[in-house]
Amino acid sequence: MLHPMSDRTSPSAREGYWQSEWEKAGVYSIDFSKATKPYYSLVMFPYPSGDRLHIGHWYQYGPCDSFARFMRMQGNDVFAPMGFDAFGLPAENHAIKHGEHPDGFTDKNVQTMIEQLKKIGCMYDWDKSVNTSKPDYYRWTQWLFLQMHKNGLAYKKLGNVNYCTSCQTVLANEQAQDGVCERCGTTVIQKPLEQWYWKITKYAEKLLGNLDQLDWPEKTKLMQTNWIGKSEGAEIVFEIEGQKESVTVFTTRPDTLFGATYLVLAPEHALVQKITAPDHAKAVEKYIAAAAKKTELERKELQKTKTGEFTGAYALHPVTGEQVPIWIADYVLTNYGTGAIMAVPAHDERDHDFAKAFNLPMKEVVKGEKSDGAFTGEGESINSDFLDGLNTPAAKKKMIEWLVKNKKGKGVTNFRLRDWLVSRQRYWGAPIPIVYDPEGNPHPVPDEHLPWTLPTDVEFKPTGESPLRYSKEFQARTEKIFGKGWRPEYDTMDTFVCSSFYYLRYLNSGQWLVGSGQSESGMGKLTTNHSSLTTSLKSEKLIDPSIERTWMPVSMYVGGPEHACMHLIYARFVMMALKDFGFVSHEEPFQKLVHQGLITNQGAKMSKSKGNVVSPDSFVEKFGSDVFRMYLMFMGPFTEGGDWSDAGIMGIVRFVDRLERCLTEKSKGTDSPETLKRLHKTIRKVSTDMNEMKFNTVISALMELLNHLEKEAGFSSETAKTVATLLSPIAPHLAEELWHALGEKSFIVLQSWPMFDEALTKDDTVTIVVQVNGKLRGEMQVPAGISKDEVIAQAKALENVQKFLTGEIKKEVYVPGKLVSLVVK
RNA sequence: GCCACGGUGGCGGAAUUGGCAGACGCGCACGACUCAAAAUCGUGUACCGCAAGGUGUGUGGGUUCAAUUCCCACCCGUGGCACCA
Repeated sequence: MLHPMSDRTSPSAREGYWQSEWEKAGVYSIDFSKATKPYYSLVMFPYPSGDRLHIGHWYQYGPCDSFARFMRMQGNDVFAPMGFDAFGLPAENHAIKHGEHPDGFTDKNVQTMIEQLKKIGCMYDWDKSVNTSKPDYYRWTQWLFLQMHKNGLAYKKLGNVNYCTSCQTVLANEQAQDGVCERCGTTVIQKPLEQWYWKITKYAEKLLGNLDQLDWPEKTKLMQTNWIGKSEGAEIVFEIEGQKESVTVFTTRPDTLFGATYLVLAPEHALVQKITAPDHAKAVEKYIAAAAKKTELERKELQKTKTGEFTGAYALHPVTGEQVPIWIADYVLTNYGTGAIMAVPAHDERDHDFAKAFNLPMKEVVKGEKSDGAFTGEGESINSDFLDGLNTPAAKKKMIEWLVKNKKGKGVTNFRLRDWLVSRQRYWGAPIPIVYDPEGNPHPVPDEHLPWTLPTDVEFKPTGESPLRYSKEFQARTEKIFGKGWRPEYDTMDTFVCSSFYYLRYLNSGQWLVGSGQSESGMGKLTTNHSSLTTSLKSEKLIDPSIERTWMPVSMYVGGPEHACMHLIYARFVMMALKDFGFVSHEEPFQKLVHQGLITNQGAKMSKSKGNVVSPDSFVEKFGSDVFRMYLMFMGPFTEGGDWSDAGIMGIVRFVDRLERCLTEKSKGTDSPETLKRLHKTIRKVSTDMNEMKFNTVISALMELLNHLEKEAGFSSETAKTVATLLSPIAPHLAEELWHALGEKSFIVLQSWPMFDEALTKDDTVTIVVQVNGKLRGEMQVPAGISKDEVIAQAKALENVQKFLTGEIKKEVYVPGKLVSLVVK
């Protein structure tokens, strides 16, 4: 009941009151083992930046919470956690600038963020939070690395990597799209470095194949499909004339082999040096040097004009034995297929352009129409010896059979997906649990030494090397455990590794924080001492298998679409790997995925650097979090976002005031039949729309009901309570207030969702509109079960309809309950 | 260039097995209350027309008794991909 001393005059004071009441009663804590209908509602966890929460946070968390509350009221055991993706560059950049250690800085930010998050009033179970920068979390990040290593999925390789000169670190392919750093926009350069990779390519087929079973936006699935980039074709071996070497090319069109008039190797291809004729060496070298100097971006900008150089060498056509000149050109990529192609200028646009530029011969081998350029479609094979007359699929098949039989090639599948580069030359991340013996061979750090803690005696200067290289403690620790001359791996892991499995760590009993000197209120009072960990922590598992079986996969996952080819693909890969290692029972982590829309400011993305970020604080202070949340939901469809404007917020303020007045003042009467009908129709509408996350129409349906109730003399308190219950997911504090004002003593947030009575939603009369020749001419009320003949007779009798029935009636259409359409000559 | 999605009043948006276009809200106008203003309440509000009526969901065609909804062509916007052989 009401606390007499509590100040509930302002919306924020009132909301604070209910938040503390809910917390005291522990209404949001969940016991994993007791749940009978588990529903895992997850929202992508934030980076704790230290700034105030922005509209984007509210837009994401508010509606998700409303949905979770709805699922809970429908009888599900809903688990809705919140945590922090706390490793990453901003904290380290802050350290570089201000000398403040990232750990303390991050803790402070997490603390303020929790306070702000609590003001939204979400049903987060704070006892089960995670913070990826804490040793009791990142020991699992490291454990995962060791599992990958043990199972042959982690390997070290020297290679050209994407390197950002501003962030002074390497980037994964996914983070270096368009040739610029995903984080800072600096042009990415290629740099040869020894780095750790995870073999995500091993799961390419499964990552692709499983997409069918997922309830994800089609667009996102398509983006992943393209990113994985499966293509089926053949590898074909070309002998090189006068040499022992041969070149293997990859093609998706083995059926066009007879049209191959030259070969092209990537400038970086290993064979180039060996095969180049002496009189071409100088030009070839010059071309290679020029190509190496081009950045990704330049290569893409110049893609219209083809460049290349003849090596002076010739290959032999595998079937005809004819001479085929070998060129190099940067339109052939070194890291796709075999880094070499057979050029079929008559049937490939790029080869066509190249052949035209360098005056190379073309040979048509597929019948098809194309006046200018190449015919790239499928068709009947011609000029192709044993393939003549076959259609493309049959010709491909026959050619592959021929290649296999003659040992000149085979059918292969290629993927665009690259292995995941997980090394980062940064401090603020999980240290890679690897040590090197005096000979430089890598060895995994045994499990019992996890967490392999991040040393604190470091300087924060961007040097292009990990700051861990200069930690005396780190070196001493390694030598103490492993022996003289051993050294630790200095790199840390990509933060996407941390977020690839966090949904599993939330599902721990809640006991895991106890005993590590950490707090009862979740992340609130976490220790900043990285080496203080009790041994009790070391015996537990990543996740309890029975909890994983019942609670995974995540039922509803909400986050931005920008993660389509990063987090959302890494997490899937990690889950698949963990299943193969035997730690989890499911292959896919997220059964259903929804992307919230983006809130812009005057059409532009809000960002700190542009200085156009709108803060929710003043609105929340003035009108309360419920009003702000509802306003965001009322703006339009959740998945579409929209441009920010505060112009309409008074509409929600008025709605809330009117509703409160109406329910408290008029609920001492009885329900009219019309009220009952509208109430039950509203329950139905709100239920379906909540289920589809159509929050904007949920609110308008409640507004319509209110408009009706205000016109009535009175209604029952039962009806008032039902309305409050319908409101509860989208305005939990206000609904709680109303519930208690209506005399209830329990919590509305724990109530069941109202059922509607189908019989009560039926209308006994319906409005029928009458059209003559497709134009609206009249309307009438008729009993619901009326027959076709009767309706049409009545329709014809309408005065305004008669006026237009000037000729012979050619057609009469009746759509039951909707309209009559008459056609006259 | 390719792929996907979208284009509805002054504004945000509703409506899809084809069946009253513009729900709900903002804004605006007028009215009530007030000395006055704000707040609140009431009425109206797609466009043209005094009206009857006509027009109208990016543009142009088509199918249909009936099209925002289906088909064809195009224009514009947003997102993604972009030498992947």
